[in-house]
Amino acid sequence: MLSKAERTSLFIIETVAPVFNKHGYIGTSMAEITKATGLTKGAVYGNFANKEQLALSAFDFNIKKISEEMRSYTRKVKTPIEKLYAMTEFYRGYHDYSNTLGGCPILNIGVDAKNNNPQLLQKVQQVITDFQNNLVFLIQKGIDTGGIKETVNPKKYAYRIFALMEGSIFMAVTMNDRTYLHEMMDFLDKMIDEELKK
Amino acid sequence: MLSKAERTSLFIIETVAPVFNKHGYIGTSMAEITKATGLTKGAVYGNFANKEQLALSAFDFNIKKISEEMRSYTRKVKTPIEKLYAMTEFYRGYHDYSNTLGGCPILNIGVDAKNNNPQLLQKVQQVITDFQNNLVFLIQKGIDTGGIKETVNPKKYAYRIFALMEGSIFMAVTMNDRTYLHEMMDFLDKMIDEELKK
DNA sequence: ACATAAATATACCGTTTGGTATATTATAAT
DNA sequence: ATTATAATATACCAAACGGTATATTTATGT
Repeated sequence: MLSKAERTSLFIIETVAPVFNKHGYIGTSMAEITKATGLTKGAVYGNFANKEQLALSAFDFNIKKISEEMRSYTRKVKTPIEKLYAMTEFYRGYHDYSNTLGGCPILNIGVDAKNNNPQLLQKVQQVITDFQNNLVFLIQKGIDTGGIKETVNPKKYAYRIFALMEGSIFMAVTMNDRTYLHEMMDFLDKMIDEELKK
Repeated sequence: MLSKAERTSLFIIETVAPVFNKHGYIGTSMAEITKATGLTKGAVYGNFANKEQLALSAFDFNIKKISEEMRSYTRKVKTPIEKLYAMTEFYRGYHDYSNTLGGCPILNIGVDAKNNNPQLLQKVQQVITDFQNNLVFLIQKGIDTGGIKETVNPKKYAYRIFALMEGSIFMAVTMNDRTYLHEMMDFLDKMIDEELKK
């Protein structure tokens, strides 16, 4: 069972995670945090050392949540090719999901942190690296098990797929138009079908 | 000839344009602005109504500068297909250019403004719309003049090209690795060659 | 029920925020 | 050179900032 403090910490993180994602590190004030949680500074600072730790935890929380959401798609299927399709399927529905969160954490915090917060930036870079490595691993596995062409360069396609996804999320969110997301996922599916699948 | 005030206004905009691009609207303080320009608040507020007008002008300035830079590439060639290649060539060198500016203004300000500044967001959306319309027009012209396949859907490819560019810029900037930019431009060139060119 | 400790609320700190009123200086016309 | 005006500097404002010390409340073990 969670202690009181642990429950409060979790509650604070859950509550402020979308706030930090929407308004960025500097743009999120402690006043906003206390207002959103209904708690006082005493409670917040009793559970977190400072605003930065809160932002780092909030980012971790958002990433964990999305990862789990995506895994709920990919684990339903077996082969690497199917898992790639499952990912594009996940991103087709991402617009609504992203609306409650205020955009993609990787994109938002990446841009927000780049010239302002080294610690947060490092976290974003690590998440991107991990995600890409997973993609590389998945594609390589597809090659090894015979579902994906041997001529495919896993790293290049991992780069490509990820940049394409982030680009379409940015467009969909900024223009508030999910068409971008859907068309790019169609495009990605076509790419998987024509260039990756054996 | 420019008046004193006009020269000062321009100097302020030039100076703060990269600052706003790097630190965002809320993240850029008036203190930072006076420090960067070496001017006082009196001078700044004598030339701009408030911080918001300054941010809007700074964004306009950055976009204008990039547009001119890109046009210096595209105007060297004649046909739409050549102009598309010229664009990917421009973006190959974008990493260095972007470093002094602190990233792509469309991406940075788009993310920064999305949940925080409606006026700035509108400007970003307008710039994206304009750029996409130009792309649609260019592709359509290519179809009409016979350089591009009739089966190509101009709007879909304009979407695709733009999302791809922004995605790769985000990755290159965030990961501080121009490989993303180069490989994605190679990919775009291949797409132009195989899917657009007649 | 009571004592102890853990968790939260309150009141406050110095600093920084965007913005303004006014004083001073530089420019330009006569 | 003098004057009017435009442009910039200075000094200041109330509000908001992140953070802290301490008081108060709530939970927990006995």
